[in-house]
Amino acid sequence: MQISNANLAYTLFRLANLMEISGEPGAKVQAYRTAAQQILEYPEKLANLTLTGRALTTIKGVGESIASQLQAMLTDGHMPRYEELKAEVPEGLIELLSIRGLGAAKVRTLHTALGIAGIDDLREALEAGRLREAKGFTPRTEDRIRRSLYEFSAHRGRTLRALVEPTAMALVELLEALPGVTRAVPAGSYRRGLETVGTLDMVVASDSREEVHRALVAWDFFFGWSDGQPDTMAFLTDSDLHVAVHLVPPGAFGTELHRRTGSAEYLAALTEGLDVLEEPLAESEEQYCAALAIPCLPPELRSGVESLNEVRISGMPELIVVGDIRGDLHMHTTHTDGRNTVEEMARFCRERGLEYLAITDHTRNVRVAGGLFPEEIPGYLEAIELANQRVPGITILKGLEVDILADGSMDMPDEIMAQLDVVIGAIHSHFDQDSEAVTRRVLTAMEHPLVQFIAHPSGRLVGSRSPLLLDFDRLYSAAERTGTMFELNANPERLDLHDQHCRRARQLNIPVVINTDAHAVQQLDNLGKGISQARRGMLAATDVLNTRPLPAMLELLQRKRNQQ
DNA sequence: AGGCTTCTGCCTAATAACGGGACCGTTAT
Repeated sequence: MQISNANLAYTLFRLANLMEISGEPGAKVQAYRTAAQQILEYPEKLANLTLTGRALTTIKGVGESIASQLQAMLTDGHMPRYEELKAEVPEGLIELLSIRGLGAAKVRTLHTALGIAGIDDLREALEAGRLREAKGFTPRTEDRIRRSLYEFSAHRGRTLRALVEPTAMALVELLEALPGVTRAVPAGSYRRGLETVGTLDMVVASDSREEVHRALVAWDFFFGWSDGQPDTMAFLTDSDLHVAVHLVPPGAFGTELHRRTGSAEYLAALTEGLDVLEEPLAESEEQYCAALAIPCLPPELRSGVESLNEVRISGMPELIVVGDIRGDLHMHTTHTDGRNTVEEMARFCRERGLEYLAITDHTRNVRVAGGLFPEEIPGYLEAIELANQRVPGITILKGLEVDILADGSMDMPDEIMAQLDVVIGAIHSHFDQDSEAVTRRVLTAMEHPLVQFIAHPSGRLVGSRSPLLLDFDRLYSAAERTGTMFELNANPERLDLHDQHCRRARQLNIPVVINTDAHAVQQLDNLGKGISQARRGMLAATDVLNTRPLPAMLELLQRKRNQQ
């Protein structure tokens, strides 16, 4: 079996974490992360590279030292430096790095001063109020950590759904290619489109257990059976993902798929009061639901009971699909922290069949991103104009993602914002404001006549950064009054608006804008992730701004300005 | 540690907020 690039890359990422904790210089750690990222994106298998006699150092970011670690792993499956440090560094310390407010230095302090060696220790110390005993930790630091810990715990041990997707697709392909397999479909929280997945459940229709078993063991990404119980067909992939394959005879596929899609809470509510002593065996979900005379909701609506009640009252919704989107109104280019030019972004969008896109680079407040200063805007707009002429067949709109500063003012003069087609307001700093301050901050931006929608409104990052303490009821009122809209950001780490806020927006008739926030052409394909989230939020195509043709979309976008 | 050039030595995403001790390290965006 050949080691995959992903496996090599993730080992380097893990090694970088270990090095950081053990106090290696930041630049060195960074070098390992850069190399890992390059390998992740490398078009060819590294294993092939060495087989054909080419040096690993031809990869950007890989020098002698990292190449020798990689070579060792390719040869005998182990990376010496990694194994070494892994034995030295307490395992739990790595997990602590993903808590916001804790870097390597602070983690070391916690370990030496308070004996904290993992998340559970951290939680205990926090609850006992002991954290402030360590140097560099104040009640304020505690607050920060407490909030981050809360978000972390909600997704602990789970993987971003977007990272599971390639594995899920590959498994479907692998299994459906087997002569004895008629269907292979991912179920569970993956199918329900949740932000993160714990175990990837696969429902497979086949009478040949032996065949499936053999195929899994021979699979490139197979690492080993979990729990030493091959009968459950539960295994680990080489990137540490838990997979459970549920094998059923084709005649019971629908029944099993429905059951394994869940959620438990949904299934309980669905069959409540029903006499289901014996489950009907059905080939498809539709047949299964029909046999029991129960509604067959789209999987994205099966995570709770809320949608079930709504569907029972107002009927089955027609949820949005990817093909409904006609334009992407939030993306970055080489003018700030994007990796591709305006023209490249536009060509890619055109290939994907979009009718329009907006280039919306950062403003100066976002320093790391090289945010634009007002005096740079004329050149920026010219570049967009030029690209617009050079890429026929799609319309490129001029926009900016303007920072909402701490006091609610916008990070760009009105005269400049007035020249744009798309003005997005977004928060990238001062995430720790109290509820009143941050709510008023966003309200102020929404009241601004030139701000058309708010990007990633809650500011949460899945599993690491808690949402801003926003009072959404007040934001909805402002949206209704001013015509300001909310974005559903399709970046897999954001997925923000959250589902419950999508529902509310829909009820109040506030259009949602679904955008990728792409920083590279490949990320333009993230639209689907946003759509999954929108479907969980029960949005139909008509609830979304950018499903409209350009003129209708622009009209809604301009509504605020015309009101002035 | 790697990349680039100066082929030995310098820079690595720029800057603000915070906390401890009055300038500097840590962390985040």
